Amino acid sequence: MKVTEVYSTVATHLKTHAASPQLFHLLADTFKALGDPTRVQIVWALSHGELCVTDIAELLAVTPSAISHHLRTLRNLRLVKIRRDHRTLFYSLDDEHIEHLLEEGMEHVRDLLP
Amino acid sequence: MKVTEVYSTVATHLKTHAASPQLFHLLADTFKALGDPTRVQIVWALSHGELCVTDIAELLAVTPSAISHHLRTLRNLRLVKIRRDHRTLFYSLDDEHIEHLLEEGMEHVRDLLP
DNA sequence: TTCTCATTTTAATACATACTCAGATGAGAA
DNA sequence: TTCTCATCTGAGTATGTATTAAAATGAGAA
Repeated sequence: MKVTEVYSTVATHLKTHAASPQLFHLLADTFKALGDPTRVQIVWALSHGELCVTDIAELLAVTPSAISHHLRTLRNLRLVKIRRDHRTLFYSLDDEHIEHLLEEGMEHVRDLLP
Repeated sequence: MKVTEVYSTVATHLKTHAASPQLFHLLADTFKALGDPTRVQIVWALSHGELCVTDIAELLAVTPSAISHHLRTLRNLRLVKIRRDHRTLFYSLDDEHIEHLLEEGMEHVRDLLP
């Protein structure tokens, strides 16, 4: 039997389904979506305002096709949303949590650099 | 030439190296480290306090070897730190940014579930 | 209608990664 | 010293993923 308080606390949370596997899986997918250099730059660019696919592709020097692929995974996780104007689609961040995630991550990373 | 204010703002930030490629790469690696169901559960477990490898393995029903591999990637990105007590190594979160990241991610994910 | 163009999709390839297993450390106990 | 045990490491495998290229939508212009 394990005795530490932390162990039993975590064990209880896991057994009472307060922290379900689906939640962790979805959470991991969300972080994984931000865990790519191109995608995190897309999100960072969109934190300045809405942009269309070709503009993002031009800014990040990546083909529009690749950007479209990345935007789909971001959209599937509700990290970005779309606004249509004539033929072009303008992407923007879906809610304020995304910006906070980016800022918090940036603060952690800045402490790592020389 | 692009004309939107957002486009030129992002372009300027990119050209002035205010947002360097290395920073984005490190940021992506940090999110990628959290972008795995097992690892994000490790971090979540450690948010309740320090734990040793075998306890984490037992709690998450994963082999100690797999946990050790994951802990190394978390350690390489300074997400967790170690305290030694006799023969056992106690892992804990490295700084408060990690907990904030987890909470912010949790809030976003909770809005997605039914 | 046809043409244009922004965006999406599909398939293919190359690369990354999570896990397992077996063995190796390495520190303390006997 | 040897033994035990927590942890780590290295190789192998199987799966996942980012990118590209070419073709396909699809909405508005002509």
